[in-house]
Amino acid sequence: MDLATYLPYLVNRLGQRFVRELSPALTSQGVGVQDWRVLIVLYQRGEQAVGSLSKLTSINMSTLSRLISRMADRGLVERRRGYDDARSVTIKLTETGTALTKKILPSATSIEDNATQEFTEAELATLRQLLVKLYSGIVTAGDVADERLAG
Amino acid sequence: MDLATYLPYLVNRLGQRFVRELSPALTSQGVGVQDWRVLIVLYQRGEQAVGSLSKLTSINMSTLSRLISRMADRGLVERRRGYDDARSVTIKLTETGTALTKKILPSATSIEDNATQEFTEAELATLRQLLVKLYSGIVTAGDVADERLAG
DNA sequence: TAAATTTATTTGCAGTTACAACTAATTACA
DNA sequence: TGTAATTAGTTGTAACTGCAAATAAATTTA
Repeated sequence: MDLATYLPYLVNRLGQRFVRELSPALTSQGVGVQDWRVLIVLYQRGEQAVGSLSKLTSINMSTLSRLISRMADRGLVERRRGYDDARSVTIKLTETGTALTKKILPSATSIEDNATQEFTEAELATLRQLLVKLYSGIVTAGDVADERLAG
Repeated sequence: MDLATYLPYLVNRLGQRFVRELSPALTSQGVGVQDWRVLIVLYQRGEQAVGSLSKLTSINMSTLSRLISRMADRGLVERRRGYDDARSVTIKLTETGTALTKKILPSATSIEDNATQEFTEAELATLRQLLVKLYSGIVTAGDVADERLAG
């Protein structure tokens, strides 16, 4: 095994780089990386139960639960008990949360744009496709089903 | 911007998946993910100054400093003051640390192998190449120089 | 060459995180 | 129907994390 070709290494160091690149823009808005993950997922996918949000953001449920409390205190999201199944709790962006997400979005976009300046469209498409394929190669049977539902 | 094609999202969720896959093997050896990163980097690249180790592992210096203390207490690594430059501290695997790394290595390898079962050699090579290219696309000028030195 | 600056690492502290245990609601089943 | 098992989320707790300030060594500068 060689670090230089070990995929978990290559992937995780890249992920960290992205995080560090975006951090200043987030910090200036008083937002952490995890908050941002919640914001962008809710913004793109609409309201979600906590469990589904946990899968979509890769944030641990207990961590997420407290994260949501902090975000709700700041008025960025709203908690609502699921009305068809009262065990679940639906999380939804408030207007404030939506506005904040829109404000941060350009920074997030520009990071990807800057990083991929040297990439052709074909390379980008290939990379994305392989990342998705690899991700689903690791997903266990149960998770796959869950994600189809969360769609 | 669409989550399904947003590279930081695709990359980070994949990284998280890898981490979660490996965690059980690490936990069974009383090792955390960050410890593992330190172990594997030292194992593959040999002894490193704390700063260089921080870059290679993507672990924050202050976090790393304490991480090293814990690992040193457990006898996995050794701290030595740099003899050419006494500001730096060189970290080195002990025999115990090397043995532990070797013990975990097969689990780490098998995760990559399992995840890439559906991949052709060409796809793997492409993916690795693009990940490296993207990583260096984000690296700032200073970091590049540092990594050349460390590499 | 002593003081100021820069570089490398460590610690104070306040906040975040994850595991496991807990509460609450739903479903299974006897 | 009432009790056990399952599912969804939250909280207790102990450990980990990162920023900023502190320490320590080397280098620059006056």
